[in-house]
Amino acid sequence: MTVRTRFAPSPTGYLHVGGARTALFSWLYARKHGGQFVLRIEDTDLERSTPESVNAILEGMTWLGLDYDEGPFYQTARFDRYDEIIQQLLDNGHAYRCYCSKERLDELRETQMAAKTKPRYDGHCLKNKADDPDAPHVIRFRNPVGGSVIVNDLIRGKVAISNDELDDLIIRRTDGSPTYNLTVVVDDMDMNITHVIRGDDHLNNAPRQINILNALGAEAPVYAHVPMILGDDGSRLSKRHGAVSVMQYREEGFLPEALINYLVRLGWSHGDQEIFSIDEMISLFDIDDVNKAPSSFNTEKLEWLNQHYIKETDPAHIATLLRPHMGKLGIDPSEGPDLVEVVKAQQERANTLEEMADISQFFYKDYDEFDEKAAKKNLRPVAAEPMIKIREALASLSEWNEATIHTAIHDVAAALDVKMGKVAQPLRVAVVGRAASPGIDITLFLVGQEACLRRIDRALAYIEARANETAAN
RNA sequence: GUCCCGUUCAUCUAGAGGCCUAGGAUAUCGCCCUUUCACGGCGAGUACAGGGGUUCGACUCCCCUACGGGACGCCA
Repeated sequence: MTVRTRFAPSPTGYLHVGGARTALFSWLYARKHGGQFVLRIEDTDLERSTPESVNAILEGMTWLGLDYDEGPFYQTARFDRYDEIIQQLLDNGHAYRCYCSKERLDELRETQMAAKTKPRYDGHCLKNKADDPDAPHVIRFRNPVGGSVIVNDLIRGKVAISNDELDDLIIRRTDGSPTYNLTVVVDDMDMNITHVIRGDDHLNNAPRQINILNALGAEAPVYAHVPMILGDDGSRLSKRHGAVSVMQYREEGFLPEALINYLVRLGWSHGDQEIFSIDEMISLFDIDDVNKAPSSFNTEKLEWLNQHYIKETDPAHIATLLRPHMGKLGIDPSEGPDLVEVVKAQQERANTLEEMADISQFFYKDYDEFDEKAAKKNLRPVAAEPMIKIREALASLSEWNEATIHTAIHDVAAALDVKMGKVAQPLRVAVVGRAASPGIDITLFLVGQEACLRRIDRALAYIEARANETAAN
């Protein structure tokens, strides 16, 4: 039997990191076993499902490289099939009509909560038939009484739940639409899903689903409930923890390789290995190695991985990805040095593409103003003389390249009998406006001779103004 | 409240009864490299939730407690 897994999100929002990891695990499992990965959109909640959300989910999966072999299948397109199954359950006594009002159910729930018991439907309509069978009603699955259901979970092991804990759940609403627990069972059955890998929050649903499957005479798939992802403070992951949407990570300048690598290591590990290529994940991943405990999302480790992949990736490719981030800052990289060269210079200095764009702005436009601390420290009157000398040296260069620039700076330092730092650091601040940049030679080279001289003049004016100010006091 | 699940450094994790003086990674701090920032190298501190058993021996097995998470919907 070939392995068939699925990812079945409900389109009520964006693809978030928790869903993405579940999808990744399902995808890896299918790929590892040479099986199929199916995408199914669970859109039976007509109120909350939106086409925008469907697009967001598809976009997120595409970006992460989680390709599916079948689908997307939409549950809203399968209502006839669900009706058929519901009728079948009705016919063989595994389901019944329920005419209880919402008010009655709410009241029942409250009473039971007050009595400190688990809220459950009391089976009222099972015993009392309505006068008019066509009056508005829902359809309930008739859950077995007594005994217990064993969920043989690949991650949790054997989980037993007593049938007395389960009540007769609604499988069709008053408006005729089927509910989740019914559709998921029918779909997994029809789509021949062999392994249901999903979030831990569904563990409680498994026994009810197994009961429905039994009533249908179908075999249950193998279940694997993966633990949830929590925020960095250990509480349920939410927007207040920062980015939760997969696409937001792209906007913030993360590479899909980094996010995938981060996600695969959350709740799963293979010895001490931290870096995994997709092929390695496929060959090494195993459900048996997935942890039972929930894990906290840690952005700092994600950033480390992102930097790792930025360093490892071909600069030309990084440049392509960086371009839109430059654009967001109002910079057109075609009006300046080759972006690929800029990437090479910055590759080891940025955790994200967004950050790389930020620290690369000065290659393309003059800085707005000096970084205060850097200017205060480096653009002092004592820096004036070396700065004037270096300006002369740079201005006289007829060949503008890293080697000639290097020699020029070196010679000035030697002539003044000072360390390189005394010359290079004020020069850096003069040219880039702040204290940090790539190597001084490559920086000057990429900024260009004309812009360098212009900015040095600006720094000299700054130093002079400051000297006058000091003298005046 | 009831039921289900979980608990190793701040965080992700290794650990399948003696290999554990509990290993790796991120983060933090220090040193080295260095014209800055990074990268890289080296090093430091930091954990088996608590209590009972079982055993010659428990991070590993069992029980209880505490804490955390999930479910209890005409949501999925």
